[in-house]
Amino acid sequence: MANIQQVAQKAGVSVATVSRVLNHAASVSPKTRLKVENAIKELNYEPSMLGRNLRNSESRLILVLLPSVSNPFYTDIINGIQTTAIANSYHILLCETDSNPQRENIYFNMIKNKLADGVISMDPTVNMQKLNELAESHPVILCSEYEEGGSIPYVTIDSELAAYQAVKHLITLGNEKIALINSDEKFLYARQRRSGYERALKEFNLPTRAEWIYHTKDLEFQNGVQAIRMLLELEEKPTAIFAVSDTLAIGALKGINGSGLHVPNDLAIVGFDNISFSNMTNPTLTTVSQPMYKMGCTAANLLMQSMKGEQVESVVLDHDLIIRESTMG
Amino acid sequence: MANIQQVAQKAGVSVATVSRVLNHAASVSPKTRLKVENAIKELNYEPSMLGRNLRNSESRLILVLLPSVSNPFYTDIINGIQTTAIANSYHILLCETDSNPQRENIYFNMIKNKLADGVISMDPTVNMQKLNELAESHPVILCSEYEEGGSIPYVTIDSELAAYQAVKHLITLGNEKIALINSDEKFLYARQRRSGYERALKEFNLPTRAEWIYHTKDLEFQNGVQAIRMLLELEEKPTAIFAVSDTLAIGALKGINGSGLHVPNDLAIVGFDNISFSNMTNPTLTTVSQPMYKMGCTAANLLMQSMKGEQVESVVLDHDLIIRESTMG
DNA sequence: AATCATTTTGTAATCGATTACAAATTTCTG
DNA sequence: CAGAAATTTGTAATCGATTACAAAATGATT
Repeated sequence: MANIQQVAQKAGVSVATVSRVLNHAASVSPKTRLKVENAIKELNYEPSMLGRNLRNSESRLILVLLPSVSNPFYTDIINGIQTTAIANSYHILLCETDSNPQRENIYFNMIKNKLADGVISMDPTVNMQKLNELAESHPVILCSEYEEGGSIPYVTIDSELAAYQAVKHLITLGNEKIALINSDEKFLYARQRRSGYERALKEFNLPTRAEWIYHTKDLEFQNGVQAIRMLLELEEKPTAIFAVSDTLAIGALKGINGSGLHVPNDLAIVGFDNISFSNMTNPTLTTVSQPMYKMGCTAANLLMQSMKGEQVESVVLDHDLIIRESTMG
Repeated sequence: MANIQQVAQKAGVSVATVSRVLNHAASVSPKTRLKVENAIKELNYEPSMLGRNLRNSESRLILVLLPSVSNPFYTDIINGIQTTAIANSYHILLCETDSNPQRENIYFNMIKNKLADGVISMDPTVNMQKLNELAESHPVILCSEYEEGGSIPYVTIDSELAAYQAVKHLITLGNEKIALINSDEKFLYARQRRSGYERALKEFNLPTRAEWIYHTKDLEFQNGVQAIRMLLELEEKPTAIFAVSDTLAIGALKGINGSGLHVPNDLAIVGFDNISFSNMTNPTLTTVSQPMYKMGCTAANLLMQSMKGEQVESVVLDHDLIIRESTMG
């Protein structure tokens, strides 16, 4: 592969002139520009990013931290980030942390090593202390999960409100005994969704029972199956379920189908996230839709701003309640 | 962020010595090594990958081409690639082509630009001509989809055999009217799976009917729903379905459930790929499991070899038929 | 034609590492 | 302890681009 020197030689100009042509600088006469362009074509030259990156001390790579690519929750966010990044001639590096601090370190080092210019973190288990440290000297944006009162800009939705509306939807369908399948409340969104759940119940003077709130360890399908098993063994069984994630809801659905009960006649279910599979289950799942794609675009745009050195403000986006078969009795 | 010069100065040695310490070269006395290590710690120094990469003319980045990250089919392969890459101190760049030639070009250019050292392509719609051109001067490995008789090394399974076994399974359950939901036969795997399907039918002297072979445009859930709708309108309805992908099978399942028929009593279904969701459906789905994770590892290992300049041989891995509720009448 | 302003081009330093080769230091040997 | 051998360290070139500044070429004005 030819380098800039060889192009310059072939075109009979200096490397500076070639570089000017490459970067569309104004001050090149049409005549020499043509000579250079011909030389580039003849030699089949492609500028090396390695040289360029070193000189510009940027890699035009951004890191996207997430616990696992297998989680369908992230796919559309990633698409949004990706599209925005490419439009700004950046590339994204998907970084699976597996909630493993060692992996996380590898990625943080890539930033310090100048192998990447900025980070978008979607990992709720990320080491916030380290991330904050990193954010002091490098552009960092949080997406979806964030730190209340923290200094890192974020993009998210109003989880409390979304949960409130989801539960209210169940209430207006006539349900009075509504259970919550929540994840670990060490996560901010879990606390917010619980709070929305309780606000709706209080507003309608419905009972809140501790045994109707089930906390799962993870957000996996199996955790949902487990949760519904416990809830169905209660003396006072709920007639509706609000699960804080679709995978949990789909697990619950599977559990209910297995126990001979019918959704939504015996039990209504609302999930959260509107993952693509929520539309493929039987019955299809009512769920809260986050504007995933837009979240991704927004996060990427904030990061671009931050990398330009501009000040950025956090963004809260709108959500939607998608009503499907699992609540249409 | 400090650079190697500053470290050298602080330690009172030359940059060459610092570099030697960084790269664990043998010929550094313990005394100076200590001095350098202290200086590194004091200055909180991290070597810049940009400088290192330029000098070594490598980026230690590998490209993974795939049509879409949203497809659960790829997640475990990606995991395998990722793990192997990290173990060899490479990073992977997930490249969504969206089957869009322009996007593809961007990624091919990254290789030419030295922004990445090699490619693993899992994109069945990839421009094979361009990929072959690229492969002449850069390391390329195909994963899952491949070119018969081509010169690019690949990792895959024996699709024909897997299809044969899946259909044989349906036959031994007593089914005589077996439909195939295939994707576009421009794809090699589609032709191979059809061939396996036909081999099984022939072996048991069962009828093959053109109307029992349905070709979908894409591998999406909706295509499966559409397919089963057509098949159920036939005069001579099949009693079993073999779908060449789980998403199609799950679409078919949803369609059957919706029509009031029962799986597996009225219709048995076998899918292909064992995506995680195939275990969450109701009923759970019998499917052919490809060793996804291992495929990823193998592909990455082949690429590592190829990047070292070694000759590499293609690999065919074993598959499994996972029997679940959708064929357990 | 001489002078000055403007545009175009070239020279050389620079980004931050690695490494061949030379130089300096230490260790070994008789 | 002199000199050879082995080890450690330093000097300077190098990877491939960008860009400040200087120099050259062109054009405008009188």
